[in-house]
Amino acid sequence: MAAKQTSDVRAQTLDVATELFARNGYDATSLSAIAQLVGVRKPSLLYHFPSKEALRQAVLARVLSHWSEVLPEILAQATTGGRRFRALADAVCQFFVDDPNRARLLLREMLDRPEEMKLLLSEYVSPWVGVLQDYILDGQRAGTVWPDLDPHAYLLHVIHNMVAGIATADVFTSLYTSNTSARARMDRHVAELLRMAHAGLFLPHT
Amino acid sequence: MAAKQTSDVRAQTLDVATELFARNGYDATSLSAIAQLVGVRKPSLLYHFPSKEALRQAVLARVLSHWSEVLPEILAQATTGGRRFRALADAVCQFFVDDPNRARLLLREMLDRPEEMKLLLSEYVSPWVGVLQDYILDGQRAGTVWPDLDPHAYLLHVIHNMVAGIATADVFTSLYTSNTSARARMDRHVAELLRMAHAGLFLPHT
DNA sequence: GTTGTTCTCTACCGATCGGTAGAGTGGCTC
DNA sequence: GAGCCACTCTACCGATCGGTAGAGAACAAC
Repeated sequence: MAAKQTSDVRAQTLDVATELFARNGYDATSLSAIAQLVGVRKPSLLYHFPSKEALRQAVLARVLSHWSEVLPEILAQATTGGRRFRALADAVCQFFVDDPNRARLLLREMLDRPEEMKLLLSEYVSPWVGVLQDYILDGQRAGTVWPDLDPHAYLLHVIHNMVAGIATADVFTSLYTSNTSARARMDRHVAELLRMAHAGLFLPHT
Repeated sequence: MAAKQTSDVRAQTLDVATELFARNGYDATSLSAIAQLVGVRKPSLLYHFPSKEALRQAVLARVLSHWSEVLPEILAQATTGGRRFRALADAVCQFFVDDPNRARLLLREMLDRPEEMKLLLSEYVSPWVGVLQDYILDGQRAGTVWPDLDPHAYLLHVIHNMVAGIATADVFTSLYTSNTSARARMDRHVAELLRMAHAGLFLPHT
């Protein structure tokens, strides 16, 4: 059974662990359960990852690194003004809608290990929150943004709403009576999320 | 050691279990850990609650019943119009700020047991979402509410933002640089949450 | 005193957890 | 061939899990 690339098992383990950690939580997920879905025995997992804790960190690091790969592209291609806001917000939502397990994983980590996540957030989120904050302050001076808005708090809320809102979307969208498909519900959910973020930021055109 | 009322241990167990389930999660909380904080041995807990699962349901039921006690008072004392919205939103936030473990518990249940929470949400949340929905539709007809707003989706988002936003508040507010006390950060956080909810609903006065 | 109820305890159960020891297997290099 | 490396396996470890059995303490009724 030659390895297809560097290590097939290692990659599959990361995939399966991401799925199970996100869906059931870290503590409720056993290494045996992961191994079974990968198709190997438990010690084979522990050959690639020295411990369950190391696997957790690898899973988290992969999500965050993927995130910090995608983000610069989004920022670069976005133009200025209101279009920039919309393109940015759309792309962030898309990142989490593409795989809601990313959002669930991050949300779980915030609940399970808040101190660790404070550090990770200040590393991965704070830098470009600073940039966007200045952009909002410009908008307030120009009169296009609500003057009583708290820029830092607003940005953190919008980020949180995207992560947590998409992580728990299927629970809330199950209360929608009209839409039938899960896809349609999610689209409707995200559309209102984006509308709220927009209306909470910009003053209407007069 | 006579029981002060009906059962001191039972009440303390509910308190401690609520705290630990909210903070560390259900699976990461052992009955021994709960018993130790209560000051008894594990079998004493299992005398009052037939199983750990039964304890979980009792904890959840207490939070939800407290909620459905408080809500009617809030709705009754609220007046009409914009004031009603503000009083209602304030009171809901206050309920979760008073004890953020309530929010964390509910958020964890949404992640851990989504199917169960769909049923509980449709029982405890849907009824009065229906009432508020009509109120929003009136506002749209009167021209005081954004015409492109999705009433049902908006309400679910606002509720979600309050629960999840307060549950994870300490992680996000740690990124605030200016405020020093945890109380001041939380006040600032909730203030912006309420401002966003308001600006996302009402059209500005012209 | 006797009986019964309520509640807590010690001691223990089987199952499962994360993790380790060490043998085995296939392929590569020389 | 011999040796080495990468990887997976079976078998097992101690610890901890949720839960049970059953004895006993405290108290009330009689």
